[in-house]
Amino acid sequence: MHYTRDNMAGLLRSHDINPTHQRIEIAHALFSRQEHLSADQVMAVVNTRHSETSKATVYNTLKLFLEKGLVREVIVDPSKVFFDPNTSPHHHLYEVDSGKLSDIDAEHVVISGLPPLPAGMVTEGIDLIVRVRRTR
Amino acid sequence: MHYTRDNMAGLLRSHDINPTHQRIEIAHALFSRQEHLSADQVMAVVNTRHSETSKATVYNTLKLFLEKGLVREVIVDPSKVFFDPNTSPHHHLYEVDSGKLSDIDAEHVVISGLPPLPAGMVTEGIDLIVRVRRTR
DNA sequence: TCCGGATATTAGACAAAGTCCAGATCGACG
DNA sequence: CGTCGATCTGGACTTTGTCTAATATCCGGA
Repeated sequence: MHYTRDNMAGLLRSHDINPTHQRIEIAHALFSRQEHLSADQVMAVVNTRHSETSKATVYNTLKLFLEKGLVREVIVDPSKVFFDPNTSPHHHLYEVDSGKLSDIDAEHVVISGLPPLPAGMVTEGIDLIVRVRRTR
Repeated sequence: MHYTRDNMAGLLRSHDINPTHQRIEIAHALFSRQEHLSADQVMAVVNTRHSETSKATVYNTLKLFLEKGLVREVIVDPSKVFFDPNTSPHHHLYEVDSGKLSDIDAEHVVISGLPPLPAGMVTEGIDLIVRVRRTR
């Protein structure tokens, strides 16, 4: 299945998002290259094509995608947030020097022995980040 | 064992850090209250006492502590980094709404099934963050 | 087709966290 | 006391992200 702009419209609709031009472009940027992009990378990608999209719209749209569960937020670098088009359960591998971020399928990963949560709390998510460095 | 300013000097020396007034104050701020503080919280704490310490020094010092392995960095909130005086192996529990951050002892937590690392890579650390929310 | 309202987009001002630099200050040692 | 390297400092600057008020677009009904 290819991530054409047309298919993006359907994807957006299925997530209860009104598919506008800008939203389609932004979704396309994220999904066509299955990669983790930061907000300004998204902006750069979107604006290489003809129509310009404003910074405000990029931020608004990414936040909207987040709320609607279309993308996930990955916080590994204090200086910028990455957006992850893969919403299936998975973890992350972060190469500290290069800043490269990749997925670790959660299927075979087991996390056990976590203490019970404080009363009245529910888990919103578990982020597991493996930070690696090149041997020198 | 109490975290007096005098003891801080020894702690710094044992980590190969020249113990200056400012560094002692900053270490004391972090260690005397075993808590996660952000850079500006550190600055606020340090500057309630007489001598003022500049923003640049706070940032420089925290970075130095980090390099020397005196503190850990915890990245849970995209808007600010927390510094953690607890360097023993542990994970974190983050209350999304309140921003409260607490430790989870790593002793009983087992993470298994992680795939092998890419060649030429070594693990620098594994960050496990449990994000929780108050039930409503 | 034209209108009106709701929704979306925009430029640019603003805020907050963090970095950088050149000059001032400190403190150890001779 | 004077020197020198290490440290500290104010303040300008950068970057990421937010906010706002004005404009543009879309869509259903007359």
